Amino acid sequence: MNERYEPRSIEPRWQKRWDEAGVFRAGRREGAEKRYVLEMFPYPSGAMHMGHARVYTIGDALARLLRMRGFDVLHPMGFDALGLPAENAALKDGRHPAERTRENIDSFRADMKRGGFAFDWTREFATCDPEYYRWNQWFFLRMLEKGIVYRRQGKANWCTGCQTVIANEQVVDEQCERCSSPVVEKVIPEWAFRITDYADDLLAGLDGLKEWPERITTMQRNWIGRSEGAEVDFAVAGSDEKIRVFTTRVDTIFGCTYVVLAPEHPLTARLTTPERKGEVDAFVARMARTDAEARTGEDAPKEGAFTGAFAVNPYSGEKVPVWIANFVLAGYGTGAVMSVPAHDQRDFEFAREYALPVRVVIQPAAGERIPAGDVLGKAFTDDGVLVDSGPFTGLPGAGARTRMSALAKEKGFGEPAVKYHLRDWGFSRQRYWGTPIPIVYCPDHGAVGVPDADLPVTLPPEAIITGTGEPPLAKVPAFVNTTCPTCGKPARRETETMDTFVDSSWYYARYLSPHDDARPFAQDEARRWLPVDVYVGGPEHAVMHLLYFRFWHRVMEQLGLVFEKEPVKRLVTQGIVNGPDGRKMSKRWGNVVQPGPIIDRFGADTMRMFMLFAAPPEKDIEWSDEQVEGMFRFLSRVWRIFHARQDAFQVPDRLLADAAGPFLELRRKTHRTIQRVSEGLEGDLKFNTAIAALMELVNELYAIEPASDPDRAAVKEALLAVASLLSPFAPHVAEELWHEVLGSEARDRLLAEAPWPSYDPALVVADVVTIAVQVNGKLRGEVQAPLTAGEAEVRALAEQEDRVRSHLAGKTVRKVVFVPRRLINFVVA
RNA sequence: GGGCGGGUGGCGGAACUGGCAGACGCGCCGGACUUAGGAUCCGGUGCCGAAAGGCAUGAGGGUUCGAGUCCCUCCCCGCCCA
Repeated sequence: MNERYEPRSIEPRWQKRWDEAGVFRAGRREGAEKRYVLEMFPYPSGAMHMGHARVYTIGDALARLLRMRGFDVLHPMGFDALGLPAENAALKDGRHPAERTRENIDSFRADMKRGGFAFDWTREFATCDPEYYRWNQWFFLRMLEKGIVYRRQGKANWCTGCQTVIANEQVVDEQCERCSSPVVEKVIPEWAFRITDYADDLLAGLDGLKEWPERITTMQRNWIGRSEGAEVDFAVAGSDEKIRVFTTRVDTIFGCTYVVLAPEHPLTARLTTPERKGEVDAFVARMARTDAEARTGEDAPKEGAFTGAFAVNPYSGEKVPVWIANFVLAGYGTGAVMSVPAHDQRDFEFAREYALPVRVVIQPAAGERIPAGDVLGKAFTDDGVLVDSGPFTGLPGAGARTRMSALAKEKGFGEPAVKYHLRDWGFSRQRYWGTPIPIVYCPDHGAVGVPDADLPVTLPPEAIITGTGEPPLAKVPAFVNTTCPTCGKPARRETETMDTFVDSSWYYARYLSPHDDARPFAQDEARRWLPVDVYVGGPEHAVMHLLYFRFWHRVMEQLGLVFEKEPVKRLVTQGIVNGPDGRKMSKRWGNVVQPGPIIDRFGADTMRMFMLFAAPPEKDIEWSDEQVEGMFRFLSRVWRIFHARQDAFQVPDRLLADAAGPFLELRRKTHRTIQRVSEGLEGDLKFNTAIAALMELVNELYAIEPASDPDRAAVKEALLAVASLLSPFAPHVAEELWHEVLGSEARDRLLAEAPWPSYDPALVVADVVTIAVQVNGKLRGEVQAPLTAGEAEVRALAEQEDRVRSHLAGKTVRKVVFVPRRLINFVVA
């Protein structure tokens, strides 16, 4: 055995062995229970970075552990390869996105392999493969049939100079990044998924996701943002028009002193009186150039204009002025609100700005009354009891809301209503590097879906990427010009592509049968492997990706492709790897540490161990060169103790029973370590404490020198335990050491698929325990006592301790608190 | 402003259902290795104190024989939403 630990010489060797033996191929253990472990697949931009290395380390440790525990483990990897960055890069250097993407994928895959991650590479695919994205198209067509996909008028950034749609990223200070012309919001047709139809179901499903971090389910809940309220019509005075408002606080309606329309509201132009037109038009034009966030932010000033029109409160008959304001958006609710300045802070600020009346109609149910509107300091937004509210005066808020919305329905001027913050998912992109939307526009038949038999509609390689925002596909005649699937007459193809969130919405299912060319994935495989048991990824995907893929899974369930509603049982969100200076790793700070050089210098095992030891998975960590070196030292230390105890390798196991004294203690430590590591990896993933337990066992091995064969048998047992327990975290060195110990006995076996060690319950309980002795709750000593010792026995031992005696001297013992195996406390006067 | 996390040695972090605070690692200090050591092994290391002992888990109060852990008030930091 080599005296020195040299990861460079052992890591590639075992990677090759595992690969040749197909250890990580799923489906090799028939009859065994399955586990599907998945890490969020990467967008391969350049080389792998530390953040990736951390996610894969966490997932891999888990996958390897489960494999050793006897499960049939599916742990696949692929690439999220379509999307903007490759296209933007192409703009700079003219290289085709496909070419660059291939290269990046190759570089990524090579880095992953060097990391020793146990992926089933036979299932790899990239979303830019037509064999993959054809199924995006297939899903699109199924959803079109079911009415889940539809065409709508969507808002887009329109550059007035380039005469085209541009991406959000290209808008800088409301100007086009390329030509500096003003950018306006323009309504254009786009494709959207009706995810809002699933809002209630997605919301209800969250309750069942018991193994998701609560903060993620909370964020989804907020994102879906269900709010119950009422829609109420305000008739426009002197006109047949009605303004429909949505409110969650219909109980405050008697305090409504004005109504506000979104500037974009269709009624704005119709209601504005001639004398107000100039001011209103100017305001509308200005708002069209301001983005929603800037308009509605809490710190944004409240601005508006009076239209000159008045509306009638249907409950009170009162006439109130109609305004337009920046903080009301056309896209939310009905695009109009009733303003109750006394009970809504934004309305309050607006009212103060424009000297509109403030009328209190809610008082706290108990405690001090709030002052009259003209002296009110801020809106009172809590629930309370209605005052000055006609027939509803005296009712509590909740009761009033029910009664009042019921009345609206009865009288025909409104109804109870539910609104969501969640919008339908618009997925059209005016881009090249995405899945072509399989639609043909026929002069006679309109938008016609491409027949399944003609899929995939592939990306023409000759497209020229200009970045001007108009779809590059539109400039490829061979792509655009086609015939109508219905009538065969000349027709044009849709030239927009799909949002890449489509790709990541179902990729986990494609791994089940990645080469299937008859359907997206095989249903018998879906029954076997879904749902994903553990999904590891960053919390930054809490709402978009993790909501979209839950939606998609429901659609797949409706299509009979999967057999449960939720795609993932357990979600693990991992923290960021920051630079050594505590800041986010970035070229800007020059604090980027890359996995490649670290693996070259210390080996993959050291990098992995560092990631797992630094903190629990969900916490952010800082890269620390000292800690990494410390981890390399630990693995070297493990190596050296194996080297130093080679004489134990040949000792027969039957001598174990004869181990005595410190070596019996070593055996206890070994078995307790197996227990601690095993239990630490159930439930919460406490890799850090599991590794700490291993370090303790290794320290113990250094502390004693075996002198007899039974001693050596105990040492050998400990060494084998160290190798096994280390193997999910530092698989290469563990494999090497395990083979060193077992020699020819394990020539054709691999630790990677050996059984996880079990512990002897008789050996994990110590026969003697240390019991803390307190006097009045302060520690005054400790005693050794048999595990089973009772109060009387421990008390007798404790009273013999000098320090305890001196504290008890001359005092009366009032009470003794005894906690078996742990502590005894004398309470004295 | 709202929601969710957090505040423990010089640093990263441990601590099961209220029961010896600081496991393990880093750093630092000392010793050994008949030369050197930034290798390795061994020992020490919360703070004050010579010791006895006292003080310590963001601050303050409470419950309890006993509180990092439970309750109340407050301060600070992070993330998400507005």
